[in-house]
Amino acid sequence: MKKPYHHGELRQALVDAARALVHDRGESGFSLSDACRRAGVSTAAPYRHFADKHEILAEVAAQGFIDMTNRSRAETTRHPVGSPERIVALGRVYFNFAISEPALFRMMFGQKPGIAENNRLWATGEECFAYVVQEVVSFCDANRIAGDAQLIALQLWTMVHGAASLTIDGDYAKVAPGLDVEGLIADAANRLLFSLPRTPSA
Amino acid sequence: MKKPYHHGELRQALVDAARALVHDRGESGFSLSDACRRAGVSTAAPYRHFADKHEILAEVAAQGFIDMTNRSRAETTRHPVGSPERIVALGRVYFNFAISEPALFRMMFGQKPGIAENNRLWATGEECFAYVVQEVVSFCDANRIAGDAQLIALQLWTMVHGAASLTIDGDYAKVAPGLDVEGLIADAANRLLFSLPRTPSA
DNA sequence: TTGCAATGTTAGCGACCCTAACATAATGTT
DNA sequence: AACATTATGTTAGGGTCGCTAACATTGCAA
Repeated sequence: MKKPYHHGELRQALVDAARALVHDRGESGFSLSDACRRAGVSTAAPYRHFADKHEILAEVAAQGFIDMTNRSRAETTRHPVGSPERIVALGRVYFNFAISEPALFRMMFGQKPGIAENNRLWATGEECFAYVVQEVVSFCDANRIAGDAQLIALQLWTMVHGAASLTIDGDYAKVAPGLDVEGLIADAANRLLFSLPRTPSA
Repeated sequence: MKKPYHHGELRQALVDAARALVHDRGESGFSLSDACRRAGVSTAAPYRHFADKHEILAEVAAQGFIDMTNRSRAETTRHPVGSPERIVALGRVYFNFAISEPALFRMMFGQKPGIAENNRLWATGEECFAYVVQEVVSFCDANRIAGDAQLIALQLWTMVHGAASLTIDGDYAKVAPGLDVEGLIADAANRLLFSLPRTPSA
C-alpha cells in the first residue's frame, strides 16, 4: 500500500498532533513544521485548512475548554444538586486539569496574541464559565446564601485559578516547597463561603 | 563624531532594550535581533555578555522582581507597622504592577523554559516573597491572629495573583465585562482575614 | 467525459537564534 | 614604549521556522 496524495483527515490530524506536541513541549516549543512531520504532510499543507499557526492553537485551546466542561459535568453530577460537594468537585476538576495539561491550560487562559480573538475559543470558554455560575447559583439557593452568585463564582474562580497558575508555573515550589496546595485551596474556599451573608431562615 | 568600535555599556543597553521591547510586544514578540538593532550592534554581539536569549530575559525578569520589591517597600512604609493598610498596600502594588507591566509580570511568574533555572531570578523572587511574609507576620502579631503567617500570606498571594492573571489575560473581560476587580479582591481578602482564628485577648 | 474546486506538493523568501572565524580596542607586563 | 593578552566587537553562514507562490493530483458534479 502506498501513501495517497490526499490525506483525507488532515485538519483533525493536525489538531491532534498540535495538542500532543503542545502537551510535550509547551506552546512556545511548538512548531507547525513538527505537526506537519507528525501528520506526514508538507509544511505548506496546513494552510489549506487554517489561516495560520495561531488558528490551529486556538482550535486546540477550544477543545481544551470542551474537555474541561465535560469533566466538570461528569464530576458534579455525581453529587446532589446544591450540595457543597458539587462546588468542591468543580474546583478539583479545574485544578487537576491544570496539573495534567499545564501547557493546554496556559493556552486556554493565558494571553494569546492572535489566539484570543478566535470566536470559537471565545464561545467554548464562556460556556465553561456559565456552567460554573449555574452551579454556584444552585448552591446559593440551596444554602440560603445571599449575594450575587456570579460574584461568588468569580471569587472562587480567582482563588482556584491563582493556585493552579502558581502551581504549574513552579512559583509555589520556589518559596514553599512541599506545600499542600489542595489543602490551601480547600481552607480558603471554605472560609470564603462560610463568611458569606445568609438570608434568615423562614 | 563617529561610532566607536566598542559600545561600552552593551550589557545594560541590551537589558534596557529587551525590557522596553518586551513591554511593547510581549515576551513571545521579542526578538534578540530587535534588541541588537535598538542598541546599534550586530546580532552576534550579545553572545559576549549572555549565554543565549533566555539569559537576557531572565535578567529582565529579575529586575522586575527588584522593582516590585522596591515598590512594595515604598508603599508599605507609608502606614504603621502591623496595620491592615500595609497588607492592602502590598496587594495593590502587586495588582498595579501586573496591570502596568503585564508582559514583565508574566515573565516573572509564568513558566519560562530556560529562564526559571536562572539563579539570580530565583533569588530576587524569593526576596520579594520574603518581604510579604514578613509583613503578614507583623500583621498577625499586631492583631492577635493565630495561624501560620506563611500560609496566610500564601492564600492572599494566591487570591491577588489569580485576580491579576485573569485581568491581564483578558479572562474576566470575556465573562464579566466591567467587573470591579479591585473591589472583588478587597472583599475576598477581607473575608479571608476576618475568618481567621484569633488568640484570646489577655 | 470534462471542467472545477479542493487539497496536496516543491521552491523559495525573509526573520530568527546561534556559532565560527576574524577585527579592533583596552589592559597589563616588562 | 613595545608587546602580549584579553575583552568585545564584526561578518559570514548554517539550520529552523512561518508563510506564500506556483504547480500537481484528486474528487466531484454538470
